[in-house]
Amino acid sequence: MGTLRYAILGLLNRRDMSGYEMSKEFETTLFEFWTARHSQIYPELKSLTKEGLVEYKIEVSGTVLEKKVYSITEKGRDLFLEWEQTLFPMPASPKDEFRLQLFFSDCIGAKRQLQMLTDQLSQHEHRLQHLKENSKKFPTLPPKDTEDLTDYMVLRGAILREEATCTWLRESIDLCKQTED
Amino acid sequence: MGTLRYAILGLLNRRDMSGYEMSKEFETTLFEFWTARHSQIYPELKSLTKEGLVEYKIEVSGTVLEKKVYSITEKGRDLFLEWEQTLFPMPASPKDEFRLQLFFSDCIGAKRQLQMLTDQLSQHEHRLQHLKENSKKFPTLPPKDTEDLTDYMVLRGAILREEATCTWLRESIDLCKQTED
DNA sequence: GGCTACATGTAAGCGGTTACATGATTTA
DNA sequence: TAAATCATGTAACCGCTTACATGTAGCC
Repeated sequence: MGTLRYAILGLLNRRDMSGYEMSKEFETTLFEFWTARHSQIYPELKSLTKEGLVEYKIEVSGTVLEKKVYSITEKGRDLFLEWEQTLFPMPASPKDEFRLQLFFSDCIGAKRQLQMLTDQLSQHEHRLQHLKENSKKFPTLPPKDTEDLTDYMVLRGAILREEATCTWLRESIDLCKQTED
Repeated sequence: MGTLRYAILGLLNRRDMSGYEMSKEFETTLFEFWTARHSQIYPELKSLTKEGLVEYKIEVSGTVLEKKVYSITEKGRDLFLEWEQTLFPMPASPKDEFRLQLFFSDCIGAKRQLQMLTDQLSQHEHRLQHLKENSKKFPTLPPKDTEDLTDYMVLRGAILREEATCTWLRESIDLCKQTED
């Protein structure tokens, strides 16, 4: 697939930045749908440079410390825009250790099942609360064709996903509590 | 993590089976939350055998063809039940190439955005329809502490997830259609 | 006889994580 | 002056996919 390169090109298409700044972006802005550590970013930047898709100039902070500030090239932008317009087949369901555990959990009894489910629920509720805090940054609907709008859309996606998970967990809790017939 | 071994132990805790049968289970029953190819399963079974967590006896179909029918050992069951009762931290959001693409899509214009969104929507709607077909196998709520109930719970999880995705995509489509102000 | 399903394995390579490694700059 | 942050890299390893490799059994 090689998606990481497009994530990097996408960031550089918005603004020039260093590898270090990119790693911060992956930890914060992109966290909901893509992540990458610096140990993956630096080698990728190296190969993108080699292919002429990005270039960099060195900036010196202080007296010695060198920073490589990357920018996207014409060729890089072309490749990025091509990817940006391709239609993808929907991905396979993500692996989920908790669902796997739940699937086999008939052998441990309803009481234990409830413990696991309530634990997961509280974690997802906290996550949802956090996402809703973030959405306060958008008091009004961002206008069409802006970065703000796409930011808002992916945030809404994360919120709806967490809400669905919480709904599912509560429903499952009720199912485990049902009285025998 | 090493989750694959627990998926295999979980299957063998339900019933004895061959590696080939397991790969079919991963393709069908477990598909919504875990998958594994035979190229991963056979080596794992080898190492589980070495560790004494599973064992096998050879069955002959026809005249020559040998089939290894695996069963879980006492030691394997102990390890499985321990895993089955551990509380997991909620997983990081799964990587999602489409959301990444959407996040950067302000540069391609609302028309193209709409094409991508409607394409994804139709795919997820089909998937949802398929899952709802499957749920017809449960005309009545399965009773507590049964395999049927856990089967039902993970199926409900898949359905609620797809419904949330469809809701999100429709909402995003509306956002892209908004008139300028 | 030919096709599909049954059945078991190995090897190369990719994407990703964790850990190793080094050093400068800023802030408390 | 000590700690946190900035800044860039490499190496070992793991989980997984794709492809290679081989052969049998059942069915039309």
